[in-house]
Amino acid sequence: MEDATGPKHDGPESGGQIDRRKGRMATDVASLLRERISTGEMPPGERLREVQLCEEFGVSRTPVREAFRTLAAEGLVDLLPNRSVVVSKLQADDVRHLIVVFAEVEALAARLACERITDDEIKEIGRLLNEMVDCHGQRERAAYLKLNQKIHRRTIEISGNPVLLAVWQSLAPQIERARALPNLDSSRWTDALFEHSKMFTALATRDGAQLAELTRQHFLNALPYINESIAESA
Amino acid sequence: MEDATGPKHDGPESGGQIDRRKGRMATDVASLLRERISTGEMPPGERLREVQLCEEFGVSRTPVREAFRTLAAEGLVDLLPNRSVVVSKLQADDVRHLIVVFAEVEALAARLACERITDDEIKEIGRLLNEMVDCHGQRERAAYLKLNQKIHRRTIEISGNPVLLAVWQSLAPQIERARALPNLDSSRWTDALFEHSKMFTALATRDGAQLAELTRQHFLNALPYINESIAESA
DNA sequence: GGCTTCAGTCTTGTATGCAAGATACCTTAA
DNA sequence: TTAAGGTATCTTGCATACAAGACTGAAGCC
Repeated sequence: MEDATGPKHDGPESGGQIDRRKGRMATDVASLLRERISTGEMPPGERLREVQLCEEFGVSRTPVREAFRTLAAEGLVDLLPNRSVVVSKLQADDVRHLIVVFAEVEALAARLACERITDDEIKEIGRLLNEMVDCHGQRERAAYLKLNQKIHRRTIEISGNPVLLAVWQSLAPQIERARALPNLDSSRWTDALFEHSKMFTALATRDGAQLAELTRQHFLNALPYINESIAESA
Repeated sequence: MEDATGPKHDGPESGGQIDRRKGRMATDVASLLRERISTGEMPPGERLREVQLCEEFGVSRTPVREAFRTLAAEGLVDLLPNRSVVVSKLQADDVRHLIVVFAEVEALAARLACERITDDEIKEIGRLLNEMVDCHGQRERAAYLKLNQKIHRRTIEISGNPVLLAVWQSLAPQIERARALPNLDSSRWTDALFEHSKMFTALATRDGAQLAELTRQHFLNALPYINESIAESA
């Protein structure tokens, strides 16, 4: 569209951070698309046309198509046979269902992490939490969210269960998508931070049952905000 | 290898139930491979060579490669860049981790299902359970396992949470793979059946908390048998 | 004997051709 | 004006050609 004289591929275009080494292109394309979908840059319902993405990334259709399969298995896009691939819809119900499951996944991770966490790791999480508090003070929401995700990811990693990590990784992008909805997170920002504080106390004292319950509630508390948020985005 | 004069494709070979309509081949190939991996017909570590599968299924490499991506996202195979795709290993630790997560997923489903199950659905599950008891009496293990999975699947469906269903579907093939290990299930057969009886009682009385706990234990009880079973298969 | 090197072969990764299904648009008739 | 139908165009799905990385094995060297 931007250039009708389509050069097939002449190197990475502006913004196309594709590693053109053999064997990584499909994976890289999947990562880039995953990122765009997670952040909401590609909103639910958007059609993904193969050739358009090919030209943008400077690759052929094959790696793009393979990336689609990966994303489809992750639930980020729907493959409509013989029709376009579209970013999967994020209905209010879906998000609610997602959060219920995610809360349980995180609760399990929290419980397991309490059994295994080292003193050093407790310090590490503590540092991250402090940074997060600072971000809140300076209203740096993007940085806050990055730290927030990092804390949760580290907790899963510390739990030492690779299956749990895999499940978490498959759901996390969807949660990020939901977070990109207006006001879902921001109206809960301060409360969420206090909850994190309490959670850290439970973690530092290795109180698994308590941490699991706090974690579960941390996510379930977001539920009431969902309807409002989805409605606004529509 | 078996036939150097490679005919590209001349219709579905013996056992190749590929629907050759446009738009379904990759999906069908994925289903067939998933089945083979789940049943243990393709054991962990087996290398999947593209051309070999192409010839067997009578399709080109493209749909096979796309199926690989799907299976990789499901964790059934590992994509080794520039090397073969291999059926992912099923280590003792992996199975243990898998069961811990699966138990929680099923427990959540059980709790949610209790809130929503109708009287008719209770009758339906009851019928399935009775059939299962009959299978046990006649030592028909394969039929028993099919019914067993059906009961669990119906429970997830009744829970009414599509995200939970998606997670369950991504883990279930791995559980089936573990079940294919020698003696993992058979030595627990009778006990497992009694546990199912108790679980049904909780379900029929819609006692969510009780059913969740029974379900969790039902899976965790298998843990002690894992080591032994994995050792035997190695 | 064991290790390294290098050529040949094998297997995978990417690009592209071609056909089938889907979409859009234009014509035509009521 | 609207609805129906048909055609042109677009987009996807599959097959296949070609290239790059990985493997194999034999020869040469220590």
